Amino acid sequence: MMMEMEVMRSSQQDMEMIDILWKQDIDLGARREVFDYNHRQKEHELQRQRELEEEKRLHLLREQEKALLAQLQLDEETGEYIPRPPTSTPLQLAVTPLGVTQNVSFTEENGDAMSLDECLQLLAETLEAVEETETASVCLDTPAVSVPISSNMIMSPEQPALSPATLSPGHMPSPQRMSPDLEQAWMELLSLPELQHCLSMQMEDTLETTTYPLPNSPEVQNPNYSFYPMTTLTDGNTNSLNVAPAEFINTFDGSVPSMAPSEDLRQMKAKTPQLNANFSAEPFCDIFYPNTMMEETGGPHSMEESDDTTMSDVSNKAPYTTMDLYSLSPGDAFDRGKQNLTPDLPDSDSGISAHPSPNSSSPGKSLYGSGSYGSSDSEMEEMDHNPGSVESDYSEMFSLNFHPDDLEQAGSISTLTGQPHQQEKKPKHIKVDPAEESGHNNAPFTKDKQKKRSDVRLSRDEQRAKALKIPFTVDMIINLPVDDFTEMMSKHQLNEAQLALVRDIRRRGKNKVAAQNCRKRKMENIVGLEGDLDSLKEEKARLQSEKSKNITDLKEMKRQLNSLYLEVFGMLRDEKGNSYSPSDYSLQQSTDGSIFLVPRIKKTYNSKENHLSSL
DNA sequence: AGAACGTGTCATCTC
DNA sequence: TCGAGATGACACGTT
Repeated sequence: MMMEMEVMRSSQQDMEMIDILWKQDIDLGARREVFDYNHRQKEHELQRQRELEEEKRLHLLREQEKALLAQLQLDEETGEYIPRPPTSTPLQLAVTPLGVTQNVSFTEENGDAMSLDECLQLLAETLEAVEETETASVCLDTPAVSVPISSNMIMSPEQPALSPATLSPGHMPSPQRMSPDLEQAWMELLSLPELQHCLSMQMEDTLETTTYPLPNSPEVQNPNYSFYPMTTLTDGNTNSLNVAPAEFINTFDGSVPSMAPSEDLRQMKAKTPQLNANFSAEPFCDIFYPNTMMEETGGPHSMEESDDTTMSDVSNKAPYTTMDLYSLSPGDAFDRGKQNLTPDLPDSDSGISAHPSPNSSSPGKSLYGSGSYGSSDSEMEEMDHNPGSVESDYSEMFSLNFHPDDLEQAGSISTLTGQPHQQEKKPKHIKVDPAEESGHNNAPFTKDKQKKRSDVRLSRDEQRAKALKIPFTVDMIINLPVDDFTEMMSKHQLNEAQLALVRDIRRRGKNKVAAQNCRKRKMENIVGLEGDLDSLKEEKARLQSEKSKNITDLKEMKRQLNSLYLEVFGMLRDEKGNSYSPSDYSLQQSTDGSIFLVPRIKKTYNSKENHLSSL
């Protein structure tokens, strides 16, 4: 308990500290993206933590599964698994799975008011109370404590169903069933969002994990059997462990009057298999949290937001809505409450509140919220105008890249925007990320570097354009074809500065794309040249090896020629039958193929001629 | 702290 | 002549 409180307090302090620091940085002109990296790291850690917890939970579920199977024994006659004679009270069995997963949930959420043990104790007391009353009111033939609860929930055909009154939303432990203190404790317990959250998760968990198919059920061969809880819920042989989820269903059924199609429950209990789908965990999430579950079940992101933002004093409130999140934007970060009080102030941050048009409700806010969280120092220095007014006005014009007003003003633009191919012409230069346009499901800080840089540039040009009150979006200025662009320009009377800025924006935008293409080409050229280099190196190696081979062959041929020469030379004899000395004579071949014996020692040309002719 | 890298921008050239 | 594209050079932020 103390640990949990401590953790929660420190977590809250962290949040406050982060908030304060952020505000200070905003005062200094720092963009929200400054925190991007840390935020991503934090997100990553949270993600890892969630994965670990999920792993742990799955492990526990497997343990429970094993434990449950251990409690089933095989009926040798029918081949079915039937529950072993109870070795522990059903109450303990019912509570155990809750305890396991709830423990995880509580450590995750820093449950505040009541500890897990207290909650479990309270549940146990409640279950006992319910047990006592129901064993008295419901006629059951099974003795022992284990049956009454489970029989109510599991509904074997021959067993009478509970009366509608018992199953109705009023089934919550009533004063006549429990002491006022206990009821008070129940109300306190149920008012805890952490417990509600845990119980909603527990509902899903227990529905999945404590309902095991029996061998005679068709799902027994299905490895995914655990996803079909109703199959076993309606099975008369279900182990008493199934009490837990069902009992919670009944117990909490009454806590939220508007929910829970009690008819569904009755039908469930009446064993209508087609209602299995209705008994998925999701409806129960809706049931227990009609206001908040839609967001909480929206995905990890929304969960994370709620975890991060609704920790302490706002724990009973719904998680931040989209508007709440945008109220964190710098424009009103200085005074969040102010926006709520004066939502229509023109100077209040952005067209978010000042222009409650459908278009300004989501995508524009997204873009603005992510792309223009304040400005960097350099950007602010560039601005000649009051940053505050610029920012607020800016959102009016550029939070939505294609504002209807703009479209109406520029008649051609409405037709242009209706031509998607023009946007597809340059897909690489889409300024507004589709995710952003769709309302920015992701946190604004989880953008990659390229995205951030693009936003910086975009923001700078947008702010410039805003400062000069240019009635087009930067996107349009850059991406429109020349004809459409000129047509658009011709329909507005822009002064010289505006025209220059528009031209600059267009030039920069075009040039940015050109630079990207240029670098891409350059890289491709480099890669191609590297390939050429490799092939040339291979060619060089091949030629070198061929050369060396040729040299070897040439040497061999020379050697053979030399031996042949010596052989021929050795066969030559003069008139006296003496051999010629190789040092004095050599054999030479003329062009016509005739062979001459040429004296090596240089003599007179005539004597040489005579000698040769004598051959 | 500084190198390496990526990206945006400007100046200039070419088409 | 103007506009768009290509590209070298530089600045700046990030890793």
